[in-house]
Amino acid sequence: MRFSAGRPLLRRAPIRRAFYERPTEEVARDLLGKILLRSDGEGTVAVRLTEVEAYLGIDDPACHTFRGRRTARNEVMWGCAGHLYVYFTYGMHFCANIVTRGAGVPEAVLLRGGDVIEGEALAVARRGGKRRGLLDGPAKLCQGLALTREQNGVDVASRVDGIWIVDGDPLAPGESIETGPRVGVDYAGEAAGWPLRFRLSGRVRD
DNA sequence: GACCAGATGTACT
DNA sequence: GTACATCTGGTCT
Repeated sequence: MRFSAGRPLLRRAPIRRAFYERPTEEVARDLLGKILLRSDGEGTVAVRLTEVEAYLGIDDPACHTFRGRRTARNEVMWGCAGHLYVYFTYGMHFCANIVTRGAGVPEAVLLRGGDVIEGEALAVARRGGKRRGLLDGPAKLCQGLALTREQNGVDVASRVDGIWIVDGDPLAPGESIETGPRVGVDYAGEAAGWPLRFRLSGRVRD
């Protein structure tokens, strides 16, 4: 396994909350290569994050909290950093975000994709046996990690709820961070083109 | 690669 | 009540 060097994943401490309290674009970029762990009765799945998008709160037309919109659904985004914002969309999919900044500043980073580095069999089973493009989309990521409305609001800066993020290993040789426009937000006009999507490119499996 | 249907929660009139 | 969504999977080219 390529990323097994260093301290065993389950022994690594969760990344502290201060990491998430920084500017959202920095958090998004720095989340690439980090490892999201989900541990429950079924087992443990570890995912190395390879694609994320930043959503910049009340001034971002693509963001659920644009113009200060505050509803039961997006309430978690208004809370403190380091919590998971999981929402349901298109009538059949879940997407997961990590809340950034601080209470009252509703910004977040959408988790768009990652590579499974542990617990692949479980992730594949949750994806209905489909191994191809295993977690290469936000809804697939949620499905592989069994993230649903029930995980909305979970604190990823702590292991108590079984979902947390730890440091990954350094970028592999040939890997680089690619920036581009966000996906699926054409309705947001000019903001759809803002370079807020970050992706690890040059991976072996690309 | 492009195109499109699918299913229903959520926001807003 | 109505419009549309931070998408996926299947089909066709």
